[in-house]
Amino acid sequence: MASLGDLERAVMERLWAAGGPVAATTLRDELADRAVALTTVHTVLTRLEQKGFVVHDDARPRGFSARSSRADHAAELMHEVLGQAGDRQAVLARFVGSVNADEARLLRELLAGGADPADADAAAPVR
Amino acid sequence: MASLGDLERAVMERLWAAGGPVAATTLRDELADRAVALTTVHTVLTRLEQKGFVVHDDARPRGFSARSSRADHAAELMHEVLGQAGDRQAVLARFVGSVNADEARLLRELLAGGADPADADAAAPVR
DNA sequence: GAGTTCTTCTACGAGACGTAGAAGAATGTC
DNA sequence: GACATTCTTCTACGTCTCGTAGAAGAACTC
Repeated sequence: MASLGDLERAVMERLWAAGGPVAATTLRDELADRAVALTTVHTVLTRLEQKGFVVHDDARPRGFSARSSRADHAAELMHEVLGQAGDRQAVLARFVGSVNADEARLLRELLAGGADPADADAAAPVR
Repeated sequence: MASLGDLERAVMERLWAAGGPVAATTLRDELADRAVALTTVHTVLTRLEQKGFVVHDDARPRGFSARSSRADHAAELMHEVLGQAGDRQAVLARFVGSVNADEARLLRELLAGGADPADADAAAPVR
């Protein structure tokens, strides 16, 4: 479902990098390498908003911000893939079968600690 | 990157379900609900082949088959998402933080057993 | 209130994807 | 071997998404 275009992704990247609301002009400046017009940025922001990835406040130079963090977004995407994939267990097996050693260790730690699903949020602190 | 259209996905689904090579006519019949022409199926298969998801043999009614299993494909996608996501650890934390209890248990088992990365390939053989 | 800045509306071109006809190639059949 | 049937390839078109942005209207600044 939620696949982003190049520019859309670039914009999301900036929004994720900036913790808070960002003005369209700022985004345009940060995307100087692509030399996009301000209206282009607005169009993209509007589309991202329609897709549910972005929200904006009512301040006068509108402040646009990402709806969820980059990590949350990625984790959500991973769950989506997992969900669409029929045999979830088989997918998980393949998945952990090909993570690197460091990540395997991290996963073990994460799973060892708060194994209770209720701890899910607590187990995923942003750093 | 690898996002599939509706029909493309439907075709892949059949190819994954059938273990081995499938003829285009068979696929068309299996997709009877969509009432697609045989040439449409061929076009889609050709595109899927260009994308690297499908291969065909040289038998006369060509046999088309998925390049990797459904589970492998999904696991690959998950890795792709993880890779594009900046802070891999944060993503993994979010991810395991929101799997259900059964899956958490499964993951623990998988990680406890052959945690050696050297086993990764053995654990995820393609085909 | 006049100029500047921001926002919204509208539009267009490229590429992906669903769709399939037409024509050529291979196979089967008598 | 000639004809009918089936399969494959080539080509094309409509729609939707996405990058792109002009024009016009709204708001803000002095």
